[in-house]
Amino acid sequence: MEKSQKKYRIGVEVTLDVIGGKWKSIILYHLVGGTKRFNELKRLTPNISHKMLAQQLKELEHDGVVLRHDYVEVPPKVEYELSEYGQELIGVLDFFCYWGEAHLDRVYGDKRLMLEGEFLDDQEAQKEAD
Amino acid sequence: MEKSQKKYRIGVEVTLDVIGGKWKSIILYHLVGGTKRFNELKRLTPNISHKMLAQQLKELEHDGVVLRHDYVEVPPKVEYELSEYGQELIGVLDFFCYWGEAHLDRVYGDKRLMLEGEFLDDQEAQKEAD
DNA sequence: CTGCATCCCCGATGATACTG
DNA sequence: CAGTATCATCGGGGATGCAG
Repeated sequence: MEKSQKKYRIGVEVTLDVIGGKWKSIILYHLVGGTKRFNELKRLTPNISHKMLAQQLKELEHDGVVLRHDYVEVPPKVEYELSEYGQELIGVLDFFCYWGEAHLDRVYGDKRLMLEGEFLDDQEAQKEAD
Repeated sequence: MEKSQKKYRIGVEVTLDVIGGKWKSIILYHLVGGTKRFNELKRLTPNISHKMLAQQLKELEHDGVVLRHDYVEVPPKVEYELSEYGQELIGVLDFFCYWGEAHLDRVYGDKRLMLEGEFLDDQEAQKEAD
């Protein structure tokens, strides 16, 4: 089924297709902070594969929420930013961030958020524990 | 990895775990309209399997955004509703609905939303087209 | 540096059947 | 009516390699 042919029953479904999934909201959230290059986004989003980042950005661009600027030069330089239209989502992304932190507080009593360095180490630790 | 042990880097990830995925936001959206019984939700969410609905509701309950009321009787009667805490999400769900419809307008020029009857038929038509 | 194709695996999901 | 368990499948997504 072509995505352009896909039908929906309620708007909620549509929005989920655009900003849902494992990575899109995280990518968009980083773009709220301003224009970013491909590898910059990759660094900001630990554990995302090169393939997935490229794929998700392509979909976000296709959906018009992200703009892609290709400085045609060697080595390649490409920048991504929120489109004017995509900026309508900033409010939601901020709310997600705020609500998510509050949720951890309510459920676990701590924020359970990690610094960059901790996180990478933690990934290893969790593999050990398997 | 136990979910209770999972670590996050930004609140956005947390919120996605709670209301993201293929079904949760849709289920929550229906609950905005008021308390619903299990089969009622199943009817409101075409194509969801019995198993998935049960599973997603269980997770939503565990995360504290949905309350489960079991009228201990035969035949069983169980109702679900948004918790006070879950009601903080109503604003976002409404925005999703609004933004999603607007998105279809902007991208395709029509709403591409279907009535209940149409939708079921359409599912068949799309299978044919494969 | 960025993008695309290929291979492959695992986990999410659906179908089905059974219980209270 | 609501919930659980089992099994089979399908596709998302990771790893890798190559191209511009």
